[in-house]
Amino acid sequence: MNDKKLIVVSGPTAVGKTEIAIKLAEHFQTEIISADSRQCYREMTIGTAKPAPEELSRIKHYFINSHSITDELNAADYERLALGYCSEIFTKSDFAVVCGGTGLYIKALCEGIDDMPPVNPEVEKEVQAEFDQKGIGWLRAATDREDPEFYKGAEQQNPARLIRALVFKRSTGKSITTFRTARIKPRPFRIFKIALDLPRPVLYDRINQRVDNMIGEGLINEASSLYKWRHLKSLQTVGYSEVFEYLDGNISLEESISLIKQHTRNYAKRQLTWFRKDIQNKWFAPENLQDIITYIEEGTAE
RNA sequence: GGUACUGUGGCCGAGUGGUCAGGCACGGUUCUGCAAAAGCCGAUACACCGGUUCAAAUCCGGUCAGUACCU
Repeated sequence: MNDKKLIVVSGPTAVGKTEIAIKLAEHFQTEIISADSRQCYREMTIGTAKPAPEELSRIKHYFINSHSITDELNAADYERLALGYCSEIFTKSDFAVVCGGTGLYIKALCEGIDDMPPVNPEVEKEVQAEFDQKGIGWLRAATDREDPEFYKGAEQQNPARLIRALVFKRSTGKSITTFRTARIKPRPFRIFKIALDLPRPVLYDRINQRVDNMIGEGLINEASSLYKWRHLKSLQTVGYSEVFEYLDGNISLEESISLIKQHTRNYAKRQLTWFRKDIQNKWFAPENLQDIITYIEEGTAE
């Protein structure tokens, strides 16, 4: 049953994942599933550093340009979608390549995410509004009162987590902790996790350079055209938020560009923290394509 | 040359005798429905030399540097 293999290529932004994934897909004669929470939006292109049109035509990519910025997606949705893409690819090939920097999505695909009942959108709106008005103190007290079991072990300073738990409790009447089994779901394929890294100064140079390229390619225009959608979750994205700030006149163009670089570097650092934690990752420098292929072929030979 | 003001960690910036400033950067980190999100933790200061004092970033003297004005 383990004759199917999923090759997962992860790593920080701008490290060179796209190119490696394409070469691996060509070598193993298969297709690519993106694991990037932003490249799936067809309205955002320059700022998300999507594969070039030429690359997209060379190898079929799933979860790229597949959604609109108005679509709400989460890790559970991604798990379902990605598993579907896998099944489709595995009808044609023994290999599939996953490529992306969204750690949670990769985890959802490889290990699964606990099934949970949906929450009530009205409750969600209500809690968010009350938090906006009354602040973290209220949120902590309310969560502690209504779901003490969760609150005990929670990140008590993190509004996002507390809101989620409180909304869940109010919507379902049950504590979110009762659904959190963290059970790893079996997958009908073997997984090879490849993580790419570069020396930090080199990576940061690449990031800075890529941001300059994005500006040259028209990021300001692209973001401007999306200005009216700025409130959407999908546009809370490095490279867009900063341009919106510029368009609002809060910062200069130069400040906006240097903030994009800075925030992208911050993001890359968080990605590295996430991927380092996953001990299944086998690390490579992006120039060592042949080592990666050898690693996979030796792993599949058994 | 003279007078005045200023000199705080990578940057900004509070503090004028004895409790942690703070923010950003930077580094580390957390992570099951917004994840390019959100949160947590951390090192590095008080221009230099000397003095006063139990105690100096803080007061005094000098040196250096910068800024403004004057000649």
